[in-house]
Amino acid sequence: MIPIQIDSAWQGTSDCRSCGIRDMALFADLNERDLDDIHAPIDDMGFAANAVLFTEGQVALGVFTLRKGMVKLVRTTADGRARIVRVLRPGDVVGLEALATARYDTEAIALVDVSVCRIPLSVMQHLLSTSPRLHKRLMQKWQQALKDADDWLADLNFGSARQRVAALALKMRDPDQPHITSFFARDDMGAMLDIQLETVSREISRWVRDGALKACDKQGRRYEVLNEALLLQA
Amino acid sequence: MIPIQIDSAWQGTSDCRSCGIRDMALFADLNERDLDDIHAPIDDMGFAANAVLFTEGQVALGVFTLRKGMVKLVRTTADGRARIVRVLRPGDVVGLEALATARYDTEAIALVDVSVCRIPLSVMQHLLSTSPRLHKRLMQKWQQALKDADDWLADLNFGSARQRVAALALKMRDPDQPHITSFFARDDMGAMLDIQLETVSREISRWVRDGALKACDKQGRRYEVLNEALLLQA
DNA sequence: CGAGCGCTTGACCGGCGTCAACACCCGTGG
DNA sequence: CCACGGGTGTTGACGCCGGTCAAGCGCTCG
Repeated sequence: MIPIQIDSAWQGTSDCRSCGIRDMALFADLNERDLDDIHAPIDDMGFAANAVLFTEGQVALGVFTLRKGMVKLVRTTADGRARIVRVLRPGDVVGLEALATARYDTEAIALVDVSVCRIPLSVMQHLLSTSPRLHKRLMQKWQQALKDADDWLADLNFGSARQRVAALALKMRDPDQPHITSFFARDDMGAMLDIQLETVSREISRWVRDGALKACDKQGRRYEVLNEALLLQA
Repeated sequence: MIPIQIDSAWQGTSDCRSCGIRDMALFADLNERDLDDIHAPIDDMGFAANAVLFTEGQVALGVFTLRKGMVKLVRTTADGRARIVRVLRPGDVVGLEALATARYDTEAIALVDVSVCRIPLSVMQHLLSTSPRLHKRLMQKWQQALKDADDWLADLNFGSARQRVAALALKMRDPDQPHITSFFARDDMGAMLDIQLETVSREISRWVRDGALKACDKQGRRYEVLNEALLLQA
């Protein structure tokens, strides 16, 4: 789990007007005049699984809107242990904190192949000075990020290993297909739930045995939720 | 630990110009014209220990700037367990999320006697529409809150019980007197660290035995940090 | 001075970490 | 096409940390 290569690719320049997820993104409420006012290019980028978007403390060039895939935010403690503090999903902003400090507070790593658009800080600053609509939207993004952080702590890092795995299964369900849930490498899941990877594996097996989950693939990444109530009561 | 009475008191109307902690608060960067532009009264309020500032989901009237004391943010999970997601200290904004949604996302309870000033949402909204200085400051508050949330998860909810208690001792040091640290009721500390109150008690005793901490009072609320290095390496 | 609450300490046991072996998938190269 | 090897997931054995239950203590307040 040590990503060496930085595997990213520029894929073109975004036209926000035709963005498929604009209604859930930062620029949802911008009007034509606002969009005309964007001078620096907004790059469309792709990152392969395990690629590093940015590292903790790095000087920020911009913020990212996550279009597709999932990104983990990782903190490394003084004694070298890695902790996953949150997982971002499509519509979330990666590196929001850069707007306040021009530095990233956490490391961001792609969990699967992801596509993002990178919005330069200069564009954000210019738009923020002219568009109250963006202000409102940005405030919602801040609020959502803070709520996600608190939820993550309250839901996923509380109770027995069995409960934590159940909570993760419920949280990682596909918004479009609520019966399908995404899991990750077992050591990543351990870093999310603060339990060991062997325990993760054991508890997943137990939920499968108990008929609450069913594997969709052989790599252990996608599972079907068979009995939601069972996971909920835990 | 079930606070029944709501023990709060209106203590007058604040004059922000003479505020002792204004330089670390939300209104730090406002100028005279901005301050003149505040029409609704900003109330100075006190809450006794264990008083509830607001509950989860409650409709928000305003945000609070914490002037003195400490406030715990509590999430209650579906199965009724209470989890402390963060502790706010002087200079922090309590109920920031209300600016985006006009509702509070978590319950806020005074850990000790606290004094706050309550800023009505209408005042914030009006000032935000006129003062870019407040915008900047607000963004910093959002960023700090998010960083605090991530720190809380990464520092305090990771590793052995012994390490968690050590981390809490270090985090709760008085900014003015770094050798003095504040502890809380043992069940509150358990809800912060996700361990049982008996374990909290045991680990504190162990740190005292090992010469890293020393009790300052007989209630177990204030301790002196004798050996910081010992706590750090844990 | 007594009652009650919260902190501490002890005994016991279960869940989870640790170490290890094994199974399986997949990519590589013969 | 198959043999091989590494990486990852799973499962087992065992010991310890921390949860649970219970008793005792000390502080505070009536």
